[in-house]
Amino acid sequence: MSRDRILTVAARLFAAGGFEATSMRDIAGPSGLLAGSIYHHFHSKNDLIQAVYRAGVAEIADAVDRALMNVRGPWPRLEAASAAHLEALLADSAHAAVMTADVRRLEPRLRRKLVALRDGYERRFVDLVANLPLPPGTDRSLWRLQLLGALNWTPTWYRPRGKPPAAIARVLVAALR
Amino acid sequence: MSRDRILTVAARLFAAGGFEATSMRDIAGPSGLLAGSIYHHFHSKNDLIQAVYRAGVAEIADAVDRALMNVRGPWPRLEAASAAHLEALLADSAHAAVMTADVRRLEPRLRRKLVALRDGYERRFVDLVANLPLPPGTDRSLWRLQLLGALNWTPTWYRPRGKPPAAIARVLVAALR
DNA sequence: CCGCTGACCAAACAAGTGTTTGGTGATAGG
DNA sequence: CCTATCACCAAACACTTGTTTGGTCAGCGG
Repeated sequence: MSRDRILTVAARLFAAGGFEATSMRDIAGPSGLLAGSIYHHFHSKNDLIQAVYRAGVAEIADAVDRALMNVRGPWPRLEAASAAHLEALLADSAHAAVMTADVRRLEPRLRRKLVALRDGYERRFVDLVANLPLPPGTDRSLWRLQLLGALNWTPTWYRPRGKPPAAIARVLVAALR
Repeated sequence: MSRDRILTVAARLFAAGGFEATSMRDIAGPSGLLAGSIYHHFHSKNDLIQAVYRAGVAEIADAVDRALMNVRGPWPRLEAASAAHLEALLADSAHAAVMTADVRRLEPRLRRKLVALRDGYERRFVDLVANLPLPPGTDRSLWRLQLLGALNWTPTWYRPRGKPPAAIARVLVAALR
């Protein structure tokens, strides 16, 4: 289905260039369509953005949930989740990469929906961090933001030549241990 | 001088919305000008982007260098540099915030210049991390990317209500120690 | 074979983009 | 006072933006 192609192409372009900088024609070309034809599948650009973001969150959430099955112990669980998170983010034709796009300039209604989606996903990490045996007095919220920040910043510098994503994730978690 | 106003306004808008999503008219309005008048001070939008970025790098580099004067010991020095880095990034009307804007969609010639500017600045952190007594076998490059990633991601979630930037930076460094 | 539906194209819309052009008024030097 | 320079405006330039409209064409149920 070409609806899926639109979603995939849009995810990659949104992640690479941001929402506003990516035009409907930019998306239509590699999808094998003209710009107007996208409106057969989505009401508007905002609607497309929301669909892409929803697909991205679903994809990364599924990956993390699958990775967590049958893993016991707070630290191994956080490691597994981080590895899955990073693999989903850095995979080439993934929808999940859209989650690193900047959301601040979007219309408030849309932005709130996307933030809610992302927060729903990140609640997994809230729970994982809550179960960690950290020194008393640790600001667990800041601790989680630190980990997710380091993970989400990787697309800026990651090159497929180096360490594989899962290994990177494991090092990042280990450094905080 | 209104050239400075343009630089400051552009820095804030570029940081908040990215380069392509910010129009010359967006910048001109709050600067008290019309769009065409910007061209009395800068040849082109790309020229303006470069000037803003250069000012941002200079500002944050100065802040870090000042913070490092008279601080001894590898860990205190890294803490001082990180605190200065984060304060410069999160200060409201700062040029430095532009460094968190995405650079990937810009014309290659311009992008290379900006990346070179940023790399020149970040060499400070390469040196600071090189002097750290870390466990043998530590990937210091990845270690630095982890710290800078966590720091540079803060604009996504920072709200002026909470911990002050310097305190945040200190916690982030301490967690990696 | 008819008619219908879904998927798509071609072309246009108003609005917004970066940039250029020519002109205006204030200010300062000779 | 004249002239030059600076900083800027007003309007237009060609082009791109998201979106709409009307039509075309393949495939398919009856």
